[in-house]
Amino acid sequence: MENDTATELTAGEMEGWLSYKIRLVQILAYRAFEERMAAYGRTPRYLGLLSIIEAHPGQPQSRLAEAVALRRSSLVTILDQLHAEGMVERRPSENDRRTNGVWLTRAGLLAVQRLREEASKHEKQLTKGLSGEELQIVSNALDRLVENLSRDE
Amino acid sequence: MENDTATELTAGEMEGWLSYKIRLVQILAYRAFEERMAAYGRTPRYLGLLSIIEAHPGQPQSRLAEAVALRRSSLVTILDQLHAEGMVERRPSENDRRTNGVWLTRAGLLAVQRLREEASKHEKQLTKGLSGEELQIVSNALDRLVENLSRDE
DNA sequence: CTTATTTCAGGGCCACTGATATTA
DNA sequence: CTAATATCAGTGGCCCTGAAATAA
Repeated sequence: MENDTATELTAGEMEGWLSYKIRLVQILAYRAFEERMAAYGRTPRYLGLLSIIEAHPGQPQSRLAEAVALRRSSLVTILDQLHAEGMVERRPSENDRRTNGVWLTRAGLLAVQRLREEASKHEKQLTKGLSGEELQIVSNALDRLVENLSRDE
Repeated sequence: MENDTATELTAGEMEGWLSYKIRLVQILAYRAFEERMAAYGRTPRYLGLLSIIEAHPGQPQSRLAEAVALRRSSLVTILDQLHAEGMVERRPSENDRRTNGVWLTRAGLLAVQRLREEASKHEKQLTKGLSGEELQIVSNALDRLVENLSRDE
């Protein structure tokens, strides 16, 4: 407490927690990423989704929704946007006429490659100054955290 | 690609990136936290803010907004909510009649302590299985990431 | 007069729920 | 008839911008 004038306001013991730091990094990283991507419109937000479509073309919307942990209904709007920007195509499936397969257009493919390139620079900037060994430990630890969060309900 | 039936849909090389993993952990951790906190209403979201107020009572809204990286105008609504829930008080400052000092009520103090207790369990579950040494390395690395994100514009 | 603090009105984005049409 | 897929209308949360009122 003391005299807080011109002091940074801190949150006490919590600041040492991993959950706190991870959230902080995520917020800062997201902002830096958005800034770097400002020229690319609203697409960068969906780099993850676009990469999934690139790696698994023709999947139905329901599976894509599952892959990005969104409701099917939420994905509709997103795909509408990506379609309006010419990134993505829906083609009705032949075997099951309820479903649309989703594909990247040529423009979508180029976009996702360019985005990933830029994101890779972001990644390099982010991890600057960490040794390969440190990176490995952090990476494994993060995997462990994901496990901890997934397994016990 | 191959036959994707019953396969998990993945995002390719990006999945090895720290930026990707951190985002994933953050999303999962936030959900787990929300679930754990379901009984506590909408307050847990503001545990960080409440902790800051606890550690630095009587600060004006503008400094609190800065501390949580929000616009002053955004903090108004949040404090309105916290006030409606009886967690927080605004008292006009004596030296500067434009500003409100913000303080925890007795209920707010109890709430933030209870919340932090619960969040601490969340932290323990999250970091389960990591050695003290690993924790230290990860913690330092995350600090480094924050630096990398803050320093170069 | 200029600057700082808070408040308020309005808007945008995002994902949700729940209902509907279509097809399996 | 029941279940699954995609869509649509409506809602709520969250934060923003820009303007107003008050005070330094």
